[in-house]
Amino acid sequence: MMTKMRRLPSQERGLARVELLLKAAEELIAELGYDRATTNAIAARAETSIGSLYQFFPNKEAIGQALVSRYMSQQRALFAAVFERDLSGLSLEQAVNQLLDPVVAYYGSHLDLTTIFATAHSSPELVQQVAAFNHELIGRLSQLLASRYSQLTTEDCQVYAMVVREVAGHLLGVAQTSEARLSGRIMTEAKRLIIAYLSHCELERTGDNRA
Amino acid sequence: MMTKMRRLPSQERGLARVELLLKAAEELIAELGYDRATTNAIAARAETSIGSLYQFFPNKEAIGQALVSRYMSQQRALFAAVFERDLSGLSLEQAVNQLLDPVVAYYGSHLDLTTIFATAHSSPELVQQVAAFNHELIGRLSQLLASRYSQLTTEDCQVYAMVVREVAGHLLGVAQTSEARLSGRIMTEAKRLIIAYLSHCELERTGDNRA
DNA sequence: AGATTATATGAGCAGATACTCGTCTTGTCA
DNA sequence: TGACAAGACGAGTATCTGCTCATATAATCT
Repeated sequence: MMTKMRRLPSQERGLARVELLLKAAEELIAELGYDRATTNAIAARAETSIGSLYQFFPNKEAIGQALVSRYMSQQRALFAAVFERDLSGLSLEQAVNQLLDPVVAYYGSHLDLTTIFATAHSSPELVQQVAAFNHELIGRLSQLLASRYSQLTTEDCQVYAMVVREVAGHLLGVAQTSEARLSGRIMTEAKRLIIAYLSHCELERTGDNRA
Repeated sequence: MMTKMRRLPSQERGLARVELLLKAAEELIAELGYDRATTNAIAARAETSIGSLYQFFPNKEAIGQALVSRYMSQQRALFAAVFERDLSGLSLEQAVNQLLDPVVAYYGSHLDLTTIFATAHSSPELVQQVAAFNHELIGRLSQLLASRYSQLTTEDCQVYAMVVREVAGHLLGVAQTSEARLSGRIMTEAKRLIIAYLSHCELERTGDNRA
C-alpha cells in the first residue's frame, strides 16, 4: 500500500484537522461524488486551507484511500463479531438477522462507500481496493454457506454468496438514499429476499431435483 | 424537454457523424465514466474534430441526453411487447422468463446506462430522467403484480416491484462486467432470486400468517 | 456555373481544479 | 527564553476541459 499520509500529525491539533478533513470529504463525496468533490471545497468545509490539507495528504486520492481504509476496518470489525459466533444452531431467518442487523445499524450513521467508490473511475487503485474487500467478504459468506449446507458444491456457495452480497449491498444503498419511511421497509425486504433466495437454494438440492 | 441538437443533420454525412459520435461516447462513458469521458476524447475516438461535435450537440450533457433517450425508447419497446401479452395464465417461472429474457438479450449487446447515469452527479437532469424512467417501469411491474396477486395491497405491490427492479437491474449490471462464464450464471441466479422472492411474497399472504 | 447551405476543422479562450511554495503562527523542549 | 519543529495559510501555477469561432471544403439548388 502506498504511503497514506505526507506527514503523520504528531500534535493534537493536527490530528483534529485530519479528522475534520476526512469528515468533510465524506460529506462532500456523498453529496457530489468523488470527482466533483474538489480538494478546495473539502478544505473549505473543514474550515481550513488547502495548504493544510496538502500538509497531511499527498494528493486527492490519498483522501479517498484514507476513507476507504477506515470504512473497511470498521466493516471488518462488524463482521468479525458475527463470523466468530456460531450460527449453525439458528434458523435461516435468525442467521440472516445476525448477519444483517449490524450492517443495517452501521449504515444508519455511515455512508455506503462501497457503492460510491465502486464506480470511481478516477482512481483504479480505489476501485481495486473496494473490489478486493468485496471478494474477501464473499469468501467468508461462502464458507458460512458451505458449513450450513453441506450438500452444496463450493462453486454454488460462492455464487450464492456473491448474489447475496451484491443484492444486500445494493438494497441497503438504495435504502440509504430513500425517505426514512421507505428506508426501513426496504431493509426488511432485503432480509426477506435473502431468506427466500437461500431457502430456495437449499430446497433445490435436498428436495426434488426435477424443476 | 430541452432542444437535443443544435442542428439536425440533414445530409447523410451528418447523420453518420452523429451516429459515430454517439457510439464513441457510449464506449468512452462505459470505460471512464461520464465525467472522465471528455468531449475532445469523444470526438477523437469518432475520428472527427471537436468543432464537428459541437455542430450537432450544444453541450456535453446533450450527448448524455441523446444516449439516455435512445436507451429509454429501446427499453420501452422491449417492455411494451411483454406488457401487452397476457401473463395471467403462466406460472411464476414462465412469467419471470417472459419479462427478463428480452432484457437479458438486450444487455448482451448494449450497456446498462441506468447504472451509469444513476450516479452522474455532473448533470442532475440526466439523473432525474433515469429516475423517472425507473419509476415508470416500477409502476408497470406493480400493476402486473397487482393483477396477478389480488390479495396484495397496492403499497406492497409497489414495494415488491421496486425491489425486483432494483435487484434485477443491479445483478444484470454485475453480470455485464463479469467474465462470460460467470455472466450467464448470474443472470440465471437473478431469475431464481426473483422467483423465490415473489413466491415468498405470495405465500405470506395466502398461507399461514404467523411467521 | 454561381450561390447558398451544410459540414469540417483545430487553434485558442475562459473557467475550473489539483497542487506548490514562501511566509507566518503556534507548540515543544532545552 | 530562545530555537527549532509542526502546523496554518492562501495567492499563484500548470494543466485540463468544455466550448467558440474564423475559416475552409463539400453538397445541393437554381
